[in-house]
Amino acid sequence: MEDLSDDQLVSAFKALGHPTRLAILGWLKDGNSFPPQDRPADEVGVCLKHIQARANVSQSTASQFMATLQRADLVICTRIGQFSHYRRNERTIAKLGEAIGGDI
Amino acid sequence: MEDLSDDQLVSAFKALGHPTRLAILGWLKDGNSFPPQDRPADEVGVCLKHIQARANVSQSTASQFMATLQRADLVICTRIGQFSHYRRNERTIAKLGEAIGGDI
DNA sequence: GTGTCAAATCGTGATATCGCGATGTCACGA
DNA sequence: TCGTGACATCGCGATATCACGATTTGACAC
Repeated sequence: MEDLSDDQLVSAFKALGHPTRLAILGWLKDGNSFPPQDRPADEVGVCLKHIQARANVSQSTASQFMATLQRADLVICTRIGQFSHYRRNERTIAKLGEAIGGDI
Repeated sequence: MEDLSDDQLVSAFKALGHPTRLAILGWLKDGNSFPPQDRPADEVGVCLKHIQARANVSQSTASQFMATLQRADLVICTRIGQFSHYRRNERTIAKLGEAIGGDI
């Protein structure tokens, strides 16, 4: 399993260095805590509008937040029709945890 | 052992979200890789000027970087006379590693 | 097609970070 | 006491991030 590069580490830390983005990643651990949706959250992820509602930010801000998390490879986006669903990328998150104490 | 608060997590991630600061924390794992000093690095930490030299930044920038890491509780400063020595705070770093995958 | 809703992108002012030189503060030695 | 060296802080312009409303794109229903 490939390790994270320094650039990947920095962008992941930057993404987590914001209280709302950090909270969102925590919320996504339990996708079923969000309102129900056509496709279950633990399969495809949580719909953006539900994330937006809980974070209490505008649509554009919510979209930006998720784009930042996605660029850092911390979440995976699954688009179904008009809906974007986001779920955690446990692979990257685990590698990040290993990096701390290892490389860092 | 007390866990890190959300604010502490955010400020730690912010501090690590910069390539130079991230590199510095890695360098401090081996204090003896720096030039020799009166008091050994693995006891009191590395003198600021050595960090500055390796990071190749101005004195004020180096001081700011270390202040940021210190505010995030990622390093500990030991002042001896005129010299500020910095070493890793393994306690916080370990707690940060545990937080990922746990809270996060 | 037309309208509508979801989401991404654009454009923005406000705010924060970056990195530096200049200045201030403190410890030491002559 | 005066100078010097080490470090922190201040003040600054440059740049990036933040959060939003407005606009655009794309998917769907009719």
